[in-house]
Formats: sequence, structure tokens, C-alpha cells
Amino acid sequence: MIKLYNQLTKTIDEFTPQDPRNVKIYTCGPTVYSYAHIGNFTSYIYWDFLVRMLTLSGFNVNRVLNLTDVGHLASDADDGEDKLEKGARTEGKTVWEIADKYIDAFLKDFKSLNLTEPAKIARATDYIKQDEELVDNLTKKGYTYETADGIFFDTSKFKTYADFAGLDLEGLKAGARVEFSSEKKNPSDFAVWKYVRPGENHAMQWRYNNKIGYPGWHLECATIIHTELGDTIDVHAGGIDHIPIHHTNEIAEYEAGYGKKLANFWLHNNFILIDGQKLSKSLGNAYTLSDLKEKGFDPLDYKLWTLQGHYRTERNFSLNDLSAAKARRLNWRNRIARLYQQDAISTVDNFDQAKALKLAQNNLNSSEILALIDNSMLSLEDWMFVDKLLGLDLVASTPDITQDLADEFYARELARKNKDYAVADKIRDDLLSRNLTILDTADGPIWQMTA
RNA sequence: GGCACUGUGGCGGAGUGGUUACGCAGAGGUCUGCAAAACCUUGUACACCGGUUCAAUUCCGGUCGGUGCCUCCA
Repeated sequence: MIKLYNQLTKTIDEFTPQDPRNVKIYTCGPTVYSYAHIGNFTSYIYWDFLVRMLTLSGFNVNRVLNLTDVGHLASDADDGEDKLEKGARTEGKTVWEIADKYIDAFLKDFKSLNLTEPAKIARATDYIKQDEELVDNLTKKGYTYETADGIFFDTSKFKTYADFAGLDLEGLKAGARVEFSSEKKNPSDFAVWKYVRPGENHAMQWRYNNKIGYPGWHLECATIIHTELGDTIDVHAGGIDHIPIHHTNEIAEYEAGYGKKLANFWLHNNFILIDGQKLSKSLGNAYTLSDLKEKGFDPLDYKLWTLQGHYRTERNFSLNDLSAAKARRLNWRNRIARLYQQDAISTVDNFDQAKALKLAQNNLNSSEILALIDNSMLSLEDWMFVDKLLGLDLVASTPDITQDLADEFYARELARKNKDYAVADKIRDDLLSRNLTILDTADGPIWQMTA
């Protein structure tokens, strides 16, 4: 039985897909205006674990990931410039070049984390026609109204608007930090289509409703889901920050426009802090995977660090703790290395694969799987199973030593037995430079990986 | 102001109404020519105050603290 926390019910519910064999999943992707930082990747790491768990549970997983390559408002909203436009200006490139550059970087990082490739990676700009059709549809059904800024969704017409996030619409009105456009009918109304305002420089633009404009942010997810996965998907996953705005609006657009429920399960990952503080570029703590590599970490060290915690918990990241994860991962790989050096007969195997999968099925309890691994003896076949479940690439990254190295290993042992320590130590140093540590245990020498 | 998440041993972090999480670091020991990230052993934690209970870190209420969202954001 698979159990997952569902934002729709705010409880942990039993998960069963509509089709007993196939699961339809949509996961929110990045806005490609700069390099993704490690916080961005927690989401993809946890959803990768979700996909792996479902696959090992016997389902065929049909997952779509979107890439938001259409710009939306930048953080310093007053300048009226969107992120992609800003990136293009500062880097002296076109918005399309910016999008391509960072999509490429994102996919490389994605691969370096050994994340399962989605069945479909969808670029928002490939769905403009569907966006327009959805706006048509919403307008036809009376959900929209027009202002000088664009076409807005009237949230008061969508009765269940506040339910998903548990929004207090009155409180929103009273305590809002930002002045709402006086043209909006309700504070929670949002643009489904934006017009390029006079004087605004927006290179990505399409003609719709006889005006130049571009789609509102939430639209792409609704149209990509409907186009690629059809009516009512099984799981929609994304960041916790999206609950009150993005996903709430996405549900409104999709369900009002298509007349179908969007998703049966909604999963949200919590954020990480870095050294107790929010990730931000100004604090200089928004590490990218490249930054971590420069500091001597493998992306998979970060993946293991992420899986040490639960996706719904706010995590605190530090380089010190990443070192702990790195050590753990190396220790695991050296346990595999030991398997190559042991007699099959002496190998005890008490790892319970079914139990590990069951822990994963229990609302993605990756942390307890790690503890199970630490408390069990695993065979090589078990480690391969762990790699399928967690995607840490442990076995492939820990090959048995070559004959060449084995020869040196035995040559050293011979020298050592002859008390020719100068030769033995020289060989040991040589092997160390080739990524092998020699340890003389009570049962004789063994080799280990140094990295 | 509104909504939500969260507070566990040196650090990170699961989980549970009464039994060891786990990792890293630390300590002691073993082995040992030396070295060693090897091997063995080792930690009586759960913000505070009440309540429920035979029993609470675990349930309930309150207090205090941390964080996020409400403008793009995993």
C-alpha cells in the first residue's frame, strides 16, 4: 500500500492511480533565467525518489516536467522587467538564447544527480496555441475580464478557489503588503494573459485578442498537463511555496477551463535553509552544483544529503553536513568494495528489499531506508536494488580493481611479508595516488576507494 | 496583518504513548613494522508551562522561538 501526504485533504492518504498500471505525474520545473541552485534541486531529487518508488512498485510512470522559458515578473517588481528579459539584458543575449543556455545547464545538472528522465520535458513556449485556447475557453465561460494590463481571472467566480491553500481571502485583502491594481475586482484575481504595456520591452510576445502580449505564468502548467497527460492526473508535485498562488491559480484555470479535476494527489516539498538562513544570491549562499563540485563534492553527495531528510521537513544545509553525507556515501561504496574481496560463503545477507520499498511507500521515508541500509548486510544484488530505489549510482561508481592494481596489491603484501617495508610503502603510496587506500586489517589487507 | 511549516543529543536528522533510529564528528579499546577514513565498544536527546493517561519526546491546550508564503521563486 502506498501512502502519500495529499495537500487536497491535508492528510496522508492511500494512493491508487486511476489506471491500475499507469501513473500520470506532473512536476513543476524551473524558470530558466539563471543557474539553478541546490535548493531548487531538492524538489527534483525527492520527485525522482517518488518516481523510483512507483516504478519499483510495479507502475509505469508517465511523468511530464515543464521548463518555464517565458519570463515573468522579476523580484524587484517595480522595474516591470521579467526575469528572462533581465537576464538577456545583463548578459547581452536574446531571451531565447538565455532560455537555451540555462535549459542546457539545468539538464546537465539533472543528469549529474542521476535523476530519472521524465517521459516528456515540455517548454512553455511550445504551448502558446493551447494557452490561447484555454483563455478563449475561460472567457467563453465567463471567468475572465479585461483590464489595461491584460485578461484577468475572476477568482470570485471559482467557488472553491480558497480551499486548496486554506486561504483567507478577506484577510488577504486586509493585510496585503502590496497595493493591488485598482482595476482588479478581487485581490486574488490574477492575469491569465498579459499585455505588453507601452514602453515595456518584452521580446517574447504573441498577438492575441488583437493586442501584443504573453501568457500569464500559471497558464503553461494547466495547458501542458492537459495537452500531454489529458484529464485528471494522478500526482502533481512541486515546491511548498507554490501552494497559495501558483497551484491555486493553476487549479482554477484548469478546472474552470476544462471542467475536470486537475489532480488527485498534490505533493509539496519543503525548502532548505543554508546555515540557518534563506537561500539568496545576496547572501552568497545560493550554491550551485558546480560550486559544490569546486569544493570537492560529488552531486550525488548532495543527493544523499537530501535523502537523509524527509521531503516535507524544512532542512538546514551546511557544508559541514554535506561532508557527513559525503563520508556516508564513500563508506557505502567501500562496503561494496569489500564485497569484491570477500568469500561468497562468508557473506551474510540480511537486507530486506521489500521492507526498504515499504518504507519508500510510506510517504517517501527515505531517511529510514538509509538507516536500514546502515543496519543490514547487503549483497551486490541488494546494492543494485538500492541504486534503483535511490539512484545514488553506488555500484557503477565502485568498480572492482583492475588486474594491474591487483598485481600491485599482492606485490605489496609479498614485500610486507618479507619485511621489505620500503618497497611495501612505496607501492602503498602509488596505489593511494590511484584512488586506492590499503588497510591492513586483522584479517589481512584490504583496499578501499579514497573518493 | 493573514495563511502555513517548524523547534529532537556537538552537527544533521527519522520515529514512537512504555524497548538502540541512523549518519558524521567525539571518546575508549583492538589489530598493527608504520600508517590508516579498518574492526569492536561507547551517547539515557526530544523548547517551556499546564492537561489527559498507570505511563508523553510522542495526544490536547497555552507560551516562547525559527522559517516560509502573501510580488517571481524548489
